[in-house]
Formats: sequence, C-alpha cells, structure tokens
Amino acid sequence: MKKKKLMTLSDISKISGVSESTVSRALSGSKLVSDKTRAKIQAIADEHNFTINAAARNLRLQKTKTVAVIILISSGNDQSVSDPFMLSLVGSIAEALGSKGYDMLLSTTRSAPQDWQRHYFDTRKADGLIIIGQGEDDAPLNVLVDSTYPFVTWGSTAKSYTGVGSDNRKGGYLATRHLIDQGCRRIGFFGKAHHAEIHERWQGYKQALEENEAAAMIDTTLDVPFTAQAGYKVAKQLINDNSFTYDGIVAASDMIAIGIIKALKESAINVPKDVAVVGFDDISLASMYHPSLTTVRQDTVHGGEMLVSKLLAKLNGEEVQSETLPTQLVIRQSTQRSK
Amino acid sequence: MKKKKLMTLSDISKISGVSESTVSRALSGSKLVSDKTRAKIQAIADEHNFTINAAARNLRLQKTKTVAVIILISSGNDQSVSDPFMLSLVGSIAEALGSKGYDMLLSTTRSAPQDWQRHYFDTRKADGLIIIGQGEDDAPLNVLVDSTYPFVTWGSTAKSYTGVGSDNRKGGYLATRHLIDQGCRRIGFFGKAHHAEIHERWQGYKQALEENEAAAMIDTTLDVPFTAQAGYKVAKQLINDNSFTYDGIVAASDMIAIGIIKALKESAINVPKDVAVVGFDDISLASMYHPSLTTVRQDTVHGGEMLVSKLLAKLNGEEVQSETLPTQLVIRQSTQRSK
DNA sequence: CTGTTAGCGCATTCAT
DNA sequence: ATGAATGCGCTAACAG
Repeated sequence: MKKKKLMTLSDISKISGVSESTVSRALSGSKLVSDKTRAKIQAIADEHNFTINAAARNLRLQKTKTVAVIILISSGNDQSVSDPFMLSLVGSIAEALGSKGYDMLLSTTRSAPQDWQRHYFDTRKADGLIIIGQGEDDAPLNVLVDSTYPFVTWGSTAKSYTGVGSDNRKGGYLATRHLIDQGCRRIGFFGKAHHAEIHERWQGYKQALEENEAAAMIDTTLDVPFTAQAGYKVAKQLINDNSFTYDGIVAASDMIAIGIIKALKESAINVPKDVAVVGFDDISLASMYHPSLTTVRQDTVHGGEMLVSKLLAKLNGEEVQSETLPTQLVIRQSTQRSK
Repeated sequence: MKKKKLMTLSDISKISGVSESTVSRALSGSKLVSDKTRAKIQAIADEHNFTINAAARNLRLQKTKTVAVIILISSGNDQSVSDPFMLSLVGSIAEALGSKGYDMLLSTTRSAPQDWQRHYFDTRKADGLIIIGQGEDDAPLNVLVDSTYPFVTWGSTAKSYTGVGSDNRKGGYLATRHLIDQGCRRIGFFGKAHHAEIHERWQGYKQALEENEAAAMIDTTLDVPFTAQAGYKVAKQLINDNSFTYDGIVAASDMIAIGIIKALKESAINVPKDVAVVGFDDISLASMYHPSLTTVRQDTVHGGEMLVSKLLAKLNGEEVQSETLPTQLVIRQSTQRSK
C-alpha cells in the first residue's frame, strides 16, 4: 500500500468503463445493478483501495452518521470527567454507536466551543447529540429543547426532554435503608444536593430516614463534587473540627466514598465497625478497594445502549420516551457491621 | 429559537444583497472585505442563526478539522480502556484539540470497524489519527507506516513512526531503585512484559537490580493487564500457593498495584511494612488509596498536548520527531518502610 | 474590495 | 439495467 492518490467514484467509473451512477449503485448495494457488473466494480474498487469520501456523501445525503457526545462540566475546575463512572458510560455509548455504524464525536464543555449546541448541529457535524451530566444548570439544554435538534440526555429523567437515567431515588433509598438495617442511627449524606441526579438520591435518603424515625438525618454538602479528593477533604475537616458524629454515610458516588474512607482510616476510625459507608455507581474499583465498597450499581452498559437506541430512534423520526433504569444495592464490606 | 430551516450561504447572500463569495469571505475573516460590509453580513448571519455547513466546507477544503483518536485494545475482553490513566490522557487530548479548533472522533478497536485504519482516512472523516496503546501487536500500525497517513502514537517511542511517550525505562528504574533504597531485597515485577511500554519499564527494573546485586529479581507476569482485578488475582494466587516471597513489588500500573495491595491486606500482610509496593501512572486515585501509593508519574496533560501538537505539525507538512517525556517518582506511604 | 465561475465527490432524479 | 444531468453548500481562482 504505497502512497496512492485517493480514488474517487469517477476514477473507478473510468477504470471499469461504466458510469459513475452505476458505480455508486453497485457499491451502495442497490438492486438496480446486475450481479455481474456489481462484482466487477466491487473488485476494481477493492483493488484500488477505494472508499467513499464521507464529506461528499454527507453533503449529498445531509447526514453524517456521526453522533456527538458531550460531557457537561459544571463551572470551575471540577474534574468530574475523570470519574470512572463517566468513562464507563462513554465506553458503552461508543460501543453501541459503533455497532450501529455511527462514529462518536466526543467533547466536554471545556474542550468544546462555547456555543457547542450550535457547533454540532447548525454545522451538521453530527446527526444527534448525547448529553451527559446535566449538572446544576438547565440553561444550556433549554436552548436545545426549543429547537428540533435530536438529542437525549443522561441523568435525571424528570425533565421535559428525553432522558435516560438510573432510578436515583430508589438507589438512595436502598442505600440508606441498608445502613439503618445495619444499625446506623446517625446517617449523613455526602454530596451536592443541587445537582439533579444527586438531589434524587438525597430524596431517597430522606425518605428512608423518615420511615424510620430512630435514625437521624445529617446533611453534608461537598464543595467539589464527584472526586475522592473532595470526599477526603470534607471528612477530614469534620474530623478535625470534632464534628464528625456519623455512624453511617451515604456518599453520592463511589469516588467520594473512597475519599471519605481514606480520611476515616487516617484517623483510625474503622470502616465499617465505627462508620458504615455506602457509595453509588459501582465502579470497577469498588470491589477492589479495601474495605470493598457497598454501593448502588448503575448499569452503564445498559445505559449506554439505551441512550444510543433512543437517539437513533429519534433520528428516525420516532416518538421517544424517557426511561428510568433500575438500580441495585451491592453489599460488600464497607457496611458489614454485624460481623 | 423556533424550528427554523437551516440557512445557507446563498440565503444570507440574498438577504444581504451581496454575492455568496463576499459572504463567505466576510464570515471567514478575510481581509478582502470592507469592515462595513463584514459587519452588516455578520449581523445578518447572527440574526438568522447561520453557521457554515461543515460537510460542504469539508468537501471543498478537503479537510475536516477533525482528529480521530483510537484506543487499541489488545485481544480478548481486556478492559484496559477503563484505566483512569487512559481517560486522563484522552481528556487532555480532547482539550488540546478543542483549543486548536479541532473536533475529536473517539473510538476503540472494539467499537470501530475492523478496518479502522481506512475508515478514518480513505473516508476522509479525520485529517489525522492519534493512536493510543500500541500494545503487543504492531501489525495494524505497520499498515499505516507505509501510507502517507498523518498519525502519531502514544506509548513506546522506540518505533519507526512518530510517537510520544513517557520515559518508561527511567520510570521503572527509579521505582526499583527506590525499593532497594528502602531495603527491599526480593523485588518482583508485576505486569505484561510483552507489552511495549511495560517491557521498557521492566528493563529499567532489571537495570536497577543489576546495579545492586544484593537485590533479587523475581518476574511475575499477569494474565490480564492493567486492571486492579488482575493484580488482585495474581497476588492472591501467589499467597494461596505459599509462593509469595516478595518484600517489594514494582507494579506496571497503579490499578495493578491497588489490586495487589488489596490481596495483601486481605491476608494481613502489611503494606509497606512487610511489602513495599510502587505503582506507575500516578492516577488521581493514587493519593487517595490507603495506603497512598508511591508511584511513577506520567504527565498526561503534557502528553496529550504533545500528541496533538505533533500531529498538527504533521498535518502542516512539517517533519516531526518522536519525543520521550520525563517521568517522576512520587513517594507516598506504600513504600515507606523506614518509619 | 466585490462578483462570476467553477468545481470538491457523491446520490438521485429522469431518461433510455 | 445503465447513463446523463443536476445540485447538496461551500471556497478559490479569476476578473474586474
């Protein structure tokens, strides 16, 4: 395969002695060509290493066979992209997209142009958009809602646009309920309650506590969301201030849980004996942490596939509904107080 | 912003009463237009929410302002994409690309078509390619080498094509040297020695040991690379077989190190007292693990920027050299035996 | 400084 | 079953 000039349909047409249209048809599998000619053309195309020029085809077809995935990063130097959960979800989306013949354009609100909503659509770089992590601010999305842009979001499903997300409330409930069952009575919630998804988890937490008045509710809000560093910092601070009074903690994500546990360990507070900690996500590291993390699993594989199939259905002009995915409590060491 | 038909250059030209070319020039910042007309056209374009159609522009310009990033996944169900290190690198690439006005097409060899080399180029979906993780098999890359496709790789830099990578050998050396200094004398290396980058780390490990004959070299090869699960499994196995005789371990990645440490903890083997463990990468979790991980830092931010600038230079027709990035030992708790 | 002209490479009418 | 003609939306000579 030496350096060869890129072939065009026209080149192939000349070589094979048929018209461009015929070549186009043959290669696109139209049944308007005889098997004989198709075979001949196909052979020539292969021999000359020909592939369709996507730009030309896109222009002609007015579609790109590409989906843009954009990760919304809340303001500031939030590092939430680096959360393994995100990666897992994006990986699943990539695979689902690939299996449908779509390419994936990936960007974050940090790397993308400020006007990303327009960048990908008006510009026709992608046929549709998957938006991950609506976060705290709905404004950028509301711009899209009023347009006819096909897009789906991951996160809270209680929105006016099509979304796929976990049953966060149920997850928060299960986690908290579990702590109560383990005998915890002073249970704190660690996470940004403003954040849409987290808020739902918090609601589940609240509900579980209200159902059992013996257990007390203690809110704690983290400054920086979704990082182990943030969890560590807040827990450390509480401990240093002598205001750490929990015997159970519901963390808004596994990474936060890990940070909290580290802080506890450093102060010789035993997990789970002194404090039981439950995370959220079930990242692959959860089972590898020590103690292994009890957590609420979100099914990223299913989630990614769902997002993709919803979006493609939309591109196909179908009406599409939001969907809430079931959530599951995975019990590991970090909450086993009975032993 | 109601549903509006997409505007074209021609539409804007009619509305503003100038020719298409003038509109094109005005919008592309050509200095061949008077400020007056440019302002006028710009205003109209904004008002009508006009953006260039990328497909048409790409076709005309024969370039896409897009770079494809492809993550090579070694055979089987290797989950190495989920390594936080990868994510970190990809994130940095995304940002570097974004700041240069490029979009990023992301895929793995699992989600991409089998003939991804051609998919992105012949098809003209991307102007260039960034390949991450050459892994164990050079074959797919050698296909590219013979072509004129602009591409750069992350990983080993001792290849015939342009690559950016860390000084793995030095890193392996520093890690091992550090263990020796900490008094370790039976030092094992945990990782796939076949893998290009890992092999270099292993060479550094070997060199350090050879410089100090008191320390013994013990190779251990992991079946599954780059996951905590793999590290855990191998360590567990060794312990169960009573063949765990190390007092120091060089892990090929932080995730592997974490898995190993978990296995040790479960068998009440103290880290760092009984066994000192050093990882590689310095993922953000390294400082959050307990004990915090001594590791060899790879600068992903710099790495991503480097990959991008090299590739863009290549697209620009410049000659580009491979580059090896410095590597740095970060000492934390997992190797502090002296205390 | 601006308009006219000519394609980029392909898919799709419309003929035949 | 095939070919000829047209245009998707844009930019870049080439004139003026």
